Amino acid sequence: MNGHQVANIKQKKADIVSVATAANVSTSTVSRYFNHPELVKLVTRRRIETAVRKQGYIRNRAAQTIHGIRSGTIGVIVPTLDHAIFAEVVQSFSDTVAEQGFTILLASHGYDQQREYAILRKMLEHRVDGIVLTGLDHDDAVFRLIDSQTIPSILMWNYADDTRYPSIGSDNNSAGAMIAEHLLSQGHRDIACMFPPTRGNDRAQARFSAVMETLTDAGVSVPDHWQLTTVYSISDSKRDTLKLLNRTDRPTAIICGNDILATGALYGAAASGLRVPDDISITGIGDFKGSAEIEPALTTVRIPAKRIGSEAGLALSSAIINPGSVTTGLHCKPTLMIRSSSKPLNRE
Amino acid sequence: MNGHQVANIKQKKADIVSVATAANVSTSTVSRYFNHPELVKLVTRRRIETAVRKQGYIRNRAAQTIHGIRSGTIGVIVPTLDHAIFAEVVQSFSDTVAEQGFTILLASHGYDQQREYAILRKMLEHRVDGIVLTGLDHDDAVFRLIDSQTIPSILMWNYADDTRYPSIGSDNNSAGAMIAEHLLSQGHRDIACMFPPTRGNDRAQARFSAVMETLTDAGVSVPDHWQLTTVYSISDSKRDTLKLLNRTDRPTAIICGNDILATGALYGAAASGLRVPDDISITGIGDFKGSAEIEPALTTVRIPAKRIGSEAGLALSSAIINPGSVTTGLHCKPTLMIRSSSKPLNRE
DNA sequence: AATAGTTTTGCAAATGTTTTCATGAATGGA
DNA sequence: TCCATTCATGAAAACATTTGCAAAACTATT
Repeated sequence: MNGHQVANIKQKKADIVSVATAANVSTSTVSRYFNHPELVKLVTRRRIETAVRKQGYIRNRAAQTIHGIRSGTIGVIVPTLDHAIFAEVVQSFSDTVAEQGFTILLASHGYDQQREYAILRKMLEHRVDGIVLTGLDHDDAVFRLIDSQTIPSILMWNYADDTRYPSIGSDNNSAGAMIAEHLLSQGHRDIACMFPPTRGNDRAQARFSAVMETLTDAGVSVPDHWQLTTVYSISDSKRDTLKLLNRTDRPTAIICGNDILATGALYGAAASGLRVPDDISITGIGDFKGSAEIEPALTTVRIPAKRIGSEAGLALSSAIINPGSVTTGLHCKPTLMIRSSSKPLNRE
Repeated sequence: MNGHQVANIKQKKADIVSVATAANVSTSTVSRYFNHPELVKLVTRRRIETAVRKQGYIRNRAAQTIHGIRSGTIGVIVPTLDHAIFAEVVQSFSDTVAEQGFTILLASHGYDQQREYAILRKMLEHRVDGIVLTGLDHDDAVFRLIDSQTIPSILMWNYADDTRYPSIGSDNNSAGAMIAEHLLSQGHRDIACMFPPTRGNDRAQARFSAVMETLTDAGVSVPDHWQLTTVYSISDSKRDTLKLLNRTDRPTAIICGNDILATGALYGAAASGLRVPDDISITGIGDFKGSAEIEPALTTVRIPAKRIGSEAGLALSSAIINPGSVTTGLHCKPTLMIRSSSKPLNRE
């Protein structure tokens, strides 16, 4: 009867104690086996290894973490993963830090600053070793909360040199200015702008204001009805473009706040029977996958997402591993990609 | 001098003890304040609240976790985030489980089964409360490792009813069969196929074999030089399509393994001067963002990524919260989206 | 005012590890 | 063979919490 009972007993979860018992050593030795194997005699190592394998023991990082040992996690907070470009930057960040043994704790706030704060708190409860925020603008409470901790933190995606934490990314002002200058240099004066809502989106905000400023400085003004606010979506942008192009007064160029909008604009132009770039020039910002292959290939400003992600990963993981070191920001410069969707204006 | 020293002392990190001291209660009471506030008297609650705020105390989930309390994390392993479609499914999964208080621990293995195993181990070290794998096929060691734990696990993205863990997703066999049948029903017999490498990718594998089987059953055979293996990339697919279409023998339709390949194929056709669908029909699988808006709008099979992500999130979080319950798989059916990139063959 | 019941709190043990220090076991040199 | 090293291991304290149990502090009832 007792035997029966024993057989029924749920094999208790393996822990360091059960492994130690099985291997006939103390828990200290098992701990050392994992953390400083060179301090453990070979034959003992073998015994422990066997016990570990037999029991299927998996170390408990939570128990390590309460000793002040790093959790091995990095909190990454993005607005959304639904935009391919953020997914790309997260991917390369994740790959980079994974090489250093970190795993990422990922969450998105959907452009809601309240949620960002709540997510950050939760990540701190998990004792992440570092924090990555997307963009430069955040609720002051977010900054204060991070300040109150001792973990390194960086701002990824945008760059500016006067930021609260080191920023690694591209300067969206230059990106906006570049594309505006490009069209101006091609002789365009009748220019429409299509940008996503700028609220809670400092990237879009910076791009938009840089474009407008560049145009204004050149004496070009954009009438209100040529300033479109369109959510990040090919279909919305296609629709709005169609509406814009069906008016009697047509711009000779459309500056789009990102490549998704530009893609929709390209489709809209095609649908309304206009030829790009002969009848109208269209530009994007971002240089997303596919922008070089679309017909016509899109003129845009390349924001090097992969590079940003890996630089940020490198910077943050070394800040974690080497707490004394100073982490500095890094400007991953945007570059103008002139392709076939824009061309000099033919004055007749 | 003493005052000076005190001012210099690094304010020690707040923990439950320091909060308890400041609030003049025991640590038990502080713990209860967080976990069972209704058991704590109102005025005591107030005192604790003040102390917590003043010290900026943040609970340590690691310390909770070693008491067998859930970690509040779910491990999500995907092949890559670089494909918009995985990013989308992760996004909606994450949103769904976030509502239940879970945060996701995310990692990608880049279609490498060894890496998947290593990632899984790491996630178990973090004591995730549940595991999500992408696709049906995994190394047996992966399954055995999960089996040895007591946490729930699901397979996301694909569906089949004979899987080792509940699967939530679409049946890629039907998806492949659907699109092949569609083209057959339109009279196409000269059909080329362009698929990504199927190694380590059960989705692509299932789609491809279903397509081939459907065609063969209908008496249509695809010559070798019309079977293209092309990596997931618009530019590669555009290039390969161009090459294919420059031959003297041209198919009347191309079945692409996913919408990215199909997009590239569309561009390739445009670049080679062919009109879609008049000269050639092109189809995708996936119905990615933008596939409905591209010119011509892509005929494809819709795999409901958002729905898959949220159903999986729902299923897994309830399996975690309610450990007794049985989790069943769910087939999120693919649907044929007939748009403008395919049309019945004109026999002349 | 005494009693019984209820609510609130604290003590102490427990969780799964790491780490410091101390001890015992080998090893090498004389 | 003995002593001084060096190497390998263990005991126990520490980490930041939770929780079962018991004591204390209230309330309500008589």
